[in-house]
Amino acid sequence: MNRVTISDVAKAAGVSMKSVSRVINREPNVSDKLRVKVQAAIDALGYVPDLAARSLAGARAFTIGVLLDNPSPNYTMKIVTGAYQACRKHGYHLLLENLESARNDIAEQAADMLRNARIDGFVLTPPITDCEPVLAVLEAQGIPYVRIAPTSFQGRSPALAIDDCSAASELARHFWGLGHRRFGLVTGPPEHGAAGTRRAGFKAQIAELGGSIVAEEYGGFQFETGIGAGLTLLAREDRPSAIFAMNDDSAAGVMSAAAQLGLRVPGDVAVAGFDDSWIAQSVWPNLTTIYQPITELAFEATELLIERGSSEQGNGVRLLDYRLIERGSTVAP
Amino acid sequence: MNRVTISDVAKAAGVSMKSVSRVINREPNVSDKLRVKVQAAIDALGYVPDLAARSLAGARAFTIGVLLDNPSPNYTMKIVTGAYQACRKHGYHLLLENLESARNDIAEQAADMLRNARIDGFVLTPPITDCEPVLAVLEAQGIPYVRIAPTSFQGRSPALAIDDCSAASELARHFWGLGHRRFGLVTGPPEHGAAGTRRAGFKAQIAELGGSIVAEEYGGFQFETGIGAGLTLLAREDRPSAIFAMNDDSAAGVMSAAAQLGLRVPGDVAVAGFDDSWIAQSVWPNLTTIYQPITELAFEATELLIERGSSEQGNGVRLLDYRLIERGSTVAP
DNA sequence: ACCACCTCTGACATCGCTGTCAAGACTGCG
DNA sequence: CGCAGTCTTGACAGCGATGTCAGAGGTGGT
Repeated sequence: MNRVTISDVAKAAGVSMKSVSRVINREPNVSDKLRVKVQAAIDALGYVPDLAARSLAGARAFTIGVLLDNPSPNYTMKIVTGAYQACRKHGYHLLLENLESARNDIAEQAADMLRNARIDGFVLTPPITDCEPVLAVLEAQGIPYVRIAPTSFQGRSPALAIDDCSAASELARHFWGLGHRRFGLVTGPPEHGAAGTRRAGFKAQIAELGGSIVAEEYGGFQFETGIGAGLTLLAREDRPSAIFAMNDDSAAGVMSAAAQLGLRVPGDVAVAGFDDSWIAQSVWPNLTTIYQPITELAFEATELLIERGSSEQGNGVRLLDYRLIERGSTVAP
Repeated sequence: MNRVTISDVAKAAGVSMKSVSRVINREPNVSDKLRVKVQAAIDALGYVPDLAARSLAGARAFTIGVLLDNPSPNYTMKIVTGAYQACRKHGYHLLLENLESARNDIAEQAADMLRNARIDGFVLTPPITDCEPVLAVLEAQGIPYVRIAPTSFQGRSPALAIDDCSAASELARHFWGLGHRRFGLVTGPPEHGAAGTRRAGFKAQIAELGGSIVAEEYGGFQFETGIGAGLTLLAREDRPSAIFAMNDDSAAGVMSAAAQLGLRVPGDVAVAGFDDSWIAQSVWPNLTTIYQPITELAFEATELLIERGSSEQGNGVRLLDYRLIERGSTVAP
């Protein structure tokens, strides 16, 4: 292997290995002259530091872990993509780790995982993001973590999210503007905090406008359970003219239920979802929904972890923008 | 950090570091007595070798790369899951690498990627699996690779696949058994070799049985393009009674097209797809399709790479089992 | 009993980089 | 001009494993 090493660069630049190391790591107290000289040698030789050696020698592991426990390949893939891009950008490794937050031994799972690898920090995704035992284990080991879309233990770590509440409000106003007054709700899993926030935001806005929520049914974030919720809601005598499901999968289930009952979407019932996941454009008519920047959330979370220290920020929640996406599934009643 | 190191184990077992190393790596010429003694110490201390140190010191990098260029999150996620499991099992790192096989500089992309990391081997997924410049770059560097579902350059590397041809035949016989005689085909992207194999297998079987292919339309593996193909096929005067799309996404598009034309699936037209991807159960009626063990393909491919050498096998194609999944989208005409 | 030839084990250098520490080069001030 | 205090640089010892090579112990043939 003809790899270029740090000592090749040092020789080429006529400086010590350590100086090259300083330039690479942007350490303070390096003169401009030296920096320029070294950088030129690095560029000329096409030097790329060896991750294994860096992590062996130094304090950092150059690896970020992502804790996953989401059944939706869409969601997971977007998270992985974002985290991966951030790692790529900074020359880090990405480690995926699947935990099962529903099991009792979740703390043990987390501890096991830590035994196996050195990791600089973790990105926690829902529903692990709200899983206290995991937070406790990480804190006990002093490993930094960033959470995505947490709804519990605010301020316990840096976090990234969208404003689920006002997103749901905006969707409510969208329906209202079209002329809908009577609504059905398809709820998410109880442990999924953000789903509860969406529901509350929607209801609050509708109440403020003077509309009514005819009924709520459990949709469980899945297509199948969404069908069940849809069938129940749509069979009612006082059928709502519009249904808001807490994610796209269950919204697609509602649309399927409508088809089974011979009702047309959006003519007989308007439907909206949440996430703008892939399924939103794989049903007909395409689903009106809220776009969530999942990839960006993961990217930012990962970068926050990597650059931690360079700008010591607090444990606030950083909100990214969502966007209402109007598609064919919602029209005036 | 209280990590247990190899010398802790050596001390505990009363042997040299090197002996511990031998046991870990299953090197030959180690007495049973020593092996047992060392293994006991390893277990007692919960020792896990440090990947960074191993890869720095040794010839292996303990990292497997997966080359990806597939727009479907479903497919990609399943591949990643399988590869990840294999890496996990053997204590390897997994490196994801996105290439764009449609661009001209694909060889350069591949070369760039190799400059940045030491990697023991690559898993190539479609369509990169059939991308000659990439194969050439890997071979030039002497890096082993395993391909998933290749249709070109057979015998140039080990490969894993399912028998697309006979899977498509089976689907054809399924339709035939239900009483269908006149078929429409929704094709895949031209560069996707396996799609061509499916088509050929289906046509050959139908021809042998004496049925007719009314028409073929380009479906491009995507939902949107599937709608277009469906609209064209279903508007024909001699409308086929059954449609086979080369993947599930485009099949779902066909179903959507049927709905738009006021045709019912499966009453007016039966539809089948291929992959058993997530969308197959997210449409109504659920889609009849061929289950492909994508996760297993990736798992086996990765493991083949990791265990390479221990059993030097040739460049054959190893076939895994597919399975016809009958769901609601196909009934008798 | 001796030598050649295995099999098994250990000492030690080494992989590429960073942390530590000390020394050299400057600065400003009395 | 001298000295303390800062900024800048380099020498060197590790990080935790593996590769190499030499030596210890056993076996069989003569």
